[in-house]
Amino acid sequence: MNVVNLKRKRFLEVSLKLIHEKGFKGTTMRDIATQLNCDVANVYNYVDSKQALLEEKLFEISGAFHESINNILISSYSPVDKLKAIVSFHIQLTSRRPFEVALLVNEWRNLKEPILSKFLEEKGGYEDKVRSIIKEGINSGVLRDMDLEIATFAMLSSIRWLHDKYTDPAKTVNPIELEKQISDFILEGIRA
Amino acid sequence: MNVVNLKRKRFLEVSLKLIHEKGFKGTTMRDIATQLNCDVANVYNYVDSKQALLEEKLFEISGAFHESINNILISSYSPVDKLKAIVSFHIQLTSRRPFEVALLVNEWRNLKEPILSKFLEEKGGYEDKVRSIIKEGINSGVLRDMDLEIATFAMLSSIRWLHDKYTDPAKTVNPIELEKQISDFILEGIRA
DNA sequence: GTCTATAATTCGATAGAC
DNA sequence: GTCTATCGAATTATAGAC
Repeated sequence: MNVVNLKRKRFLEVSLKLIHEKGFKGTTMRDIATQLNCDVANVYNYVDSKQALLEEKLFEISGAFHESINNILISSYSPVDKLKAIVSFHIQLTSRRPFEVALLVNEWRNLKEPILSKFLEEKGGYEDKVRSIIKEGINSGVLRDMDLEIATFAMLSSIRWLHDKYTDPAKTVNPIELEKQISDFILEGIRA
Repeated sequence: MNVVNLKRKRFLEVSLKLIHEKGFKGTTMRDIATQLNCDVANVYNYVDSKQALLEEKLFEISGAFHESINNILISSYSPVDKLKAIVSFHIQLTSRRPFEVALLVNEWRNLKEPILSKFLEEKGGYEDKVRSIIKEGINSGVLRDMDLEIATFAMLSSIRWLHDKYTDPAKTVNPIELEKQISDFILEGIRA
């Protein structure tokens, strides 16, 4: 990797960390420049605009989630194993790219039309895919006959906040152990 | 209620709805004025500053959560019934004041020091109380012997996003049914 | 790539007349 | 309470010299 890309990589790291701390609107190009020890104008060497930065990183990490769930959907896994696999790659992506996942969860509201609509459509599509797996499980009897909508909602909520465990170095958890604990929570609950 | 308070009530409704849609930083005093069909200057009849609005509503709804969980803590309920009661009042507060709950979940990052630290301390205290109930349940054997930290985290995640179901009129769910579904999810999971 | 300087806009908040 | 007018500060982004 050449010097230019190393500098851009550092720019992205600093930007994502600042956005996580102060929010997208609360992070100024000056904040980023200060962290990079350079002037505001230099930031535009790495990105066309603040909005372009948001769109680039957000759809990049979003694409990684979609790619993973698509591979699971076309697999021959059982519904339960599909759900386990979803938990697994959520934790993997989140542990490896916590600040990008945090961006995806926290900052999509800052997208502007028509890109916002495009994102919401993709987001809905992702939820539809999870719903279809749970529906399959309920229909075949391996999952309880609970409200499909709430089951999907609860399942996704249980894994949507994992980035909190990885954006803070003090909280870091072993991904393998976390995967087992979260899968057990979703499948078996907490009652003994 | 006199005319002044009716107008302030409408101001608060409009403000909270706009903040939910566009975020705190993304909502301008001019946006609020436009929705109220008045000028920017009039907005300051109802609140001293934008920051004061955030602090007032955020600590108000936060206080409601703390009051509820404190009542549960000192009750003679079993650990499982305490957790059920937590789910219950989360859903009640969320269904009755969805935009205030959304503010609490989404916008606390916009608080400024030293108030931010005060909030984070209270937030940590709330999580500690939930953790203590789960610990009691694990120790007495009524809950599975899972990682205490992850159990607390997963439990809270499962109820933290309920406001999504009530800020959108199209999604509204029967609170009583939702309460049973969420409690079952947390206690028993989704496996048949 | 880096800097200085600045354009163009937007925002929170206030003053003061009615 | 409502309005007009405006201040002062902050922000994104660009122009142009080095």
